Amino acid sequence: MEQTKDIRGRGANGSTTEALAAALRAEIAEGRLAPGSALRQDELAARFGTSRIPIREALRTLQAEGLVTYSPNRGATVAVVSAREIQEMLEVRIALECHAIQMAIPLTAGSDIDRMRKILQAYDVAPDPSAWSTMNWQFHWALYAPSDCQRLLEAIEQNWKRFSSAARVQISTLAGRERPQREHHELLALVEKGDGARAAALLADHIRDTQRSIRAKMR
Amino acid sequence: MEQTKDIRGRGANGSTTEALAAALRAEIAEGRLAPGSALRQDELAARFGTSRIPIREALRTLQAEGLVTYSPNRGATVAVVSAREIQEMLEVRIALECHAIQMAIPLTAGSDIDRMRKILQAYDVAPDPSAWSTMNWQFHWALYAPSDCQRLLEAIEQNWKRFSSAARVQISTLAGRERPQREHHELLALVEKGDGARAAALLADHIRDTQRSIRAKMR
DNA sequence: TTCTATAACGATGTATCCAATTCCCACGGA
DNA sequence: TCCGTGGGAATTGGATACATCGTTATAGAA
Repeated sequence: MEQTKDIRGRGANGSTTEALAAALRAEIAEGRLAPGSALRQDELAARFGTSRIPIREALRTLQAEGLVTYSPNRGATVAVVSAREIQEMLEVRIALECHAIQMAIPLTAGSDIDRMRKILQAYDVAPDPSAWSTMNWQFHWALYAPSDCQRLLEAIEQNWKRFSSAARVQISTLAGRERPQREHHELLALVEKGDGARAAALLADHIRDTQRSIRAKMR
Repeated sequence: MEQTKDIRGRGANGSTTEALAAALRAEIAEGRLAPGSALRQDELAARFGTSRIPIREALRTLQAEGLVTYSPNRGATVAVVSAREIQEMLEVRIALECHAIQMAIPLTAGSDIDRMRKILQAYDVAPDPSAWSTMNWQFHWALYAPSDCQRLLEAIEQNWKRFSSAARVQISTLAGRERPQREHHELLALVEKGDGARAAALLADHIRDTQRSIRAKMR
């Protein structure tokens, strides 16, 4: 394994530990580090040009975030997420995001609506499931961001990050573009009308669609 | 600062890092480490009789859990939680726990109900706000545990742990025993009836009571 | 008094060790 | 052939010593 690059390249980085955590997070999200693969301290240290200490701190951070699993005396591996756990994470999404959208709606300004509309337009011309997946997250985030409830937004983001980007793309592929996009437009209409209750109900349905697609595919 | 004890005392401990994280978590929760106080690596290492390596890993773990704040080149301090943030955490509680109780109710068995009833009886004879606070958590946990949705339960637990036990006791003192306990009995009745929607609504109200008490006290 | 140079402190990271555990494989016996 | 078993290599987990660099506090100069 070659040394990819010095992790401390950029100027006023944070600590090496945090840069490493970010780099590993990205590699895991993008699937360059496959679920279940071992994360060897020496190898990572050599690859990033650091000692093992910041590596170990970064791995502990990722462990607390649920991206990495530790086994005693065997070290860290990229977390394996079962289909069951994905269903459960979608359940957490329903809980958090339906609440967030209801908090957000009374605080949503015209400029927020504009941003959402632009994202949906970009969605329409996005070429492939990977791009859909990105747009999807941007749109959902735009829905919740006005809620002005930082802790809730953090929880949503953290839960979101526990999906690997591979899983997200797979889900986007599974769901296609038409139906999610139609529901997105309906959501936007309800947001404009200020109908939080209906928006939450539709959003729950929207996420349950995903749950159903996954359950269906499991056979 | 004296060396409290060797952290590795117990037999088949996990790693030192995990034992340290647990010890620090407890000290922070119980307020023995005050919010805002500095967590010096050398001091902790001396106190627990370890080197700084596992200390640093434990601190990173706690950072990811939100119990500890890092500032660049200044190290870790016990996280300071503002009243505003407590309100937000209660908002997260509403989101997660109202969903959990609705998932749990169809799966709640007679034995689960028995357990809840016993906790409420213990609640009735609990002497002081600190004990109420413990009973309160036990009861709420018993409500959600049947949901059989591990990720959701983890999220609830993690959010719960971010309240310091001092804050919890203060909240219990503020709220008294009568009203929460009355609502607990009502909740239990709704659970027995299997009325998830009403239970969720009541639970939301129950938590909003807490939000109101805090807001009232802030003046 | 106010500003500045400097010393002390502590965080951050490196390099080296060492013990304990796990994994792997070759060997020998049934 | 198949199954234990006993090394030995590979790795983790942890300790120690050391270098560097911000930050902060202190003391001295203007």
